[in-house]
Amino acid sequence: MNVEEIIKTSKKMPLESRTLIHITLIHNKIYELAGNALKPFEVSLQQFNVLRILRGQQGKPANLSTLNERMVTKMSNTTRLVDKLLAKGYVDRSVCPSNRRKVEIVITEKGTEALAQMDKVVAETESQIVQHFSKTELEQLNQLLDKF
Amino acid sequence: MNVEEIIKTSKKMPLESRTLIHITLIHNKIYELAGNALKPFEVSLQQFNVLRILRGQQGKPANLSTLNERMVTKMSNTTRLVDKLLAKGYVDRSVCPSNRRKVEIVITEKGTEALAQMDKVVAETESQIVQHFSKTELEQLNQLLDKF
DNA sequence: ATCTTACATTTGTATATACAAATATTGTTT
DNA sequence: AAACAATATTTGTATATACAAATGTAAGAT
Repeated sequence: MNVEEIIKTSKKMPLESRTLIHITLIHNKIYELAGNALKPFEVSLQQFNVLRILRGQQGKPANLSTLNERMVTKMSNTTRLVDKLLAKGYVDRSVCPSNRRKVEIVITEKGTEALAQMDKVVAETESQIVQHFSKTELEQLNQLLDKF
Repeated sequence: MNVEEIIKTSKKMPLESRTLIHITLIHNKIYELAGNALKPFEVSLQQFNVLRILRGQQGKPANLSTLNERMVTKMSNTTRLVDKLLAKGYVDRSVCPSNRRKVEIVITEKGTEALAQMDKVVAETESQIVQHFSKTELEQLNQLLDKF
């Protein structure tokens, strides 16, 4: 990925700015490719993320604040995101009996099956995105990213 | 930045996934901090970006497709983005005389002055974001990011 | 000159997101 | 127990973004 070519600039930019623009461009690429991969399932990357969190619960229900806490990109409206998953039959939602303020969200059988399919296409996309990296380079990269 | 802590997971994830989640988290951080820095000027990061492109034109007007081509995050609606800048008096827009399909957008005096102020706060934010990196590390990081 | 195609931008509309206020429930204080 | 504060979620509303269709203009073909 050639930053200067993508944003069509010939100017030499400060290393700090270049780094941050670089990150943004890569993020856009991830978002676009993963989004396309998920399109057949009619879920957004965020919704996919929530489904994975729910699976990680291993049957134990999650409430909205737990979901929000674990989401990669926190959004202000987890209620409506869950609404979408509910409409597709990928999750169930019920009021928590021990604390009626809370809701309990679990992934359904249908959701689990769909998620298994999604995992495949997303994993393929991920491999494709990092295809030019060796394992060592990926480790190096992760160490550097940890500094942010 | 500790990925696992942020998304509250104890599971060991594949290095590819971790890398991409990492990039997303950093992007969110950049977006949030830069957005906050720009809030007093009432412009979004995208609008700031367009102003910088216009300044880079050095008086030469830019049309919408040029702007879109050079934007870090391409968006489907550059017209309405320019509308916002126009409303703030940061840019002027006119029909291109030689080709009436095109529009000519230039940054105004007011826009130039505001942009100079924005540059300051954004540069500060950028430095803050990369504060834990040495110059060598930033160079290393950029080389690795180029592989995407 | 008219027709067709391509180009550049704008507009309409549906969906997504952000932020604040409202609602419902629980726990705590007096 | 009544009043108040804290918690968890939902709803309202404004703004942002994505995508497709519409508009206006220019260039080339018949």
